[in-house]
Amino acid sequence: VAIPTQGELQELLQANGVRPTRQRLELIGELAREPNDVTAQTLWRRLRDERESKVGLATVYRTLALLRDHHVIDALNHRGGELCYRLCSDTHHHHLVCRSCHRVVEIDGCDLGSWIETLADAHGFTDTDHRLEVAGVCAECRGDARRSGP
Amino acid sequence: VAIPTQGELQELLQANGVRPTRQRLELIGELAREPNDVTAQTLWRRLRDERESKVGLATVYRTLALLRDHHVIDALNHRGGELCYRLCSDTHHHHLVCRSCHRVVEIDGCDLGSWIETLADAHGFTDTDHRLEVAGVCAECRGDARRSGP
DNA sequence: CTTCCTGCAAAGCATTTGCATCCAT
DNA sequence: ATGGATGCAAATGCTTTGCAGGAAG
Repeated sequence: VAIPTQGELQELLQANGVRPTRQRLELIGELAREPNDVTAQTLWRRLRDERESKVGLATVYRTLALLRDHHVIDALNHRGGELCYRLCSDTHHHHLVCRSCHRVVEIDGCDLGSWIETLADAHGFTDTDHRLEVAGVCAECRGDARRSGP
Repeated sequence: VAIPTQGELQELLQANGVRPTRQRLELIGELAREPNDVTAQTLWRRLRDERESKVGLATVYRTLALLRDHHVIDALNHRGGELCYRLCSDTHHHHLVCRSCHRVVEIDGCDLGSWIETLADAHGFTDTDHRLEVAGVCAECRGDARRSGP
């Protein structure tokens, strides 16, 4: 849960061939501060309201798309019609998302590869790629009534 | 791959407490004719252009949402920002989708339940629900060059 | 310098909604 | 008859784009 320093973020961008501008650093810095996933709109509002950043909404969209293409961030699709973004570890993994507060837990150690490969093969599919999304309600959102009550 | 008769479709709607209007029957009939998944827009265009139906676009959206809520059809999310709909079997299953032509193969026999349950439990999540989407390229879209050449 | 980036406002798209009218029961 | 369904058009909300000015290498 270590939040990267400004310098580390700058290196991250440069390592991926992305020019480290002021706006991009602000944006990825805000993403790094968020353990869960955020929409472009929310991120923009946060930058303006909480960080006094003057970044434009269009830039937020452009930057998120750019970082996604460079595999620096992940785009999740668990809301309909609104993408969520998240700074992710670079190994293959899935997500456990709370339906209520959108808290995200990373699920590592995915075993599906070989099963899917076999399956795809049986139907003539190649170049497969899979995505598992698990939704649920986290303890906090459930109110945890069975332990402490409201 | 048996296409249901008009009568069967009508029963399907009534069995789910959905009033069988002309528009709804036309719509679900068109869905039944499509082995893969379709967007609301495509479905509407098809109804107008190929079936000379006078159904309104809003009605298509309203009907698809209604049928989805009644679990008569499934909504897939594999494009970003545009939902795809499909008449589905009523047991739990997943989909193998071709990235190029959107052909869909149903994957039955999902074993993930217990693994996910354990995992969710470990993180305090309940009421879980999961969705696996496998994307790939089908034999036909690959051109099948290694067998018959173009 | 030259190329790429940003801001703003306008445009684009899929989807939803308000409301008068129409149809199934 | 009567409540739900439909059609049309206007409204929403997220995302993209055009273009003139600005910053990075």
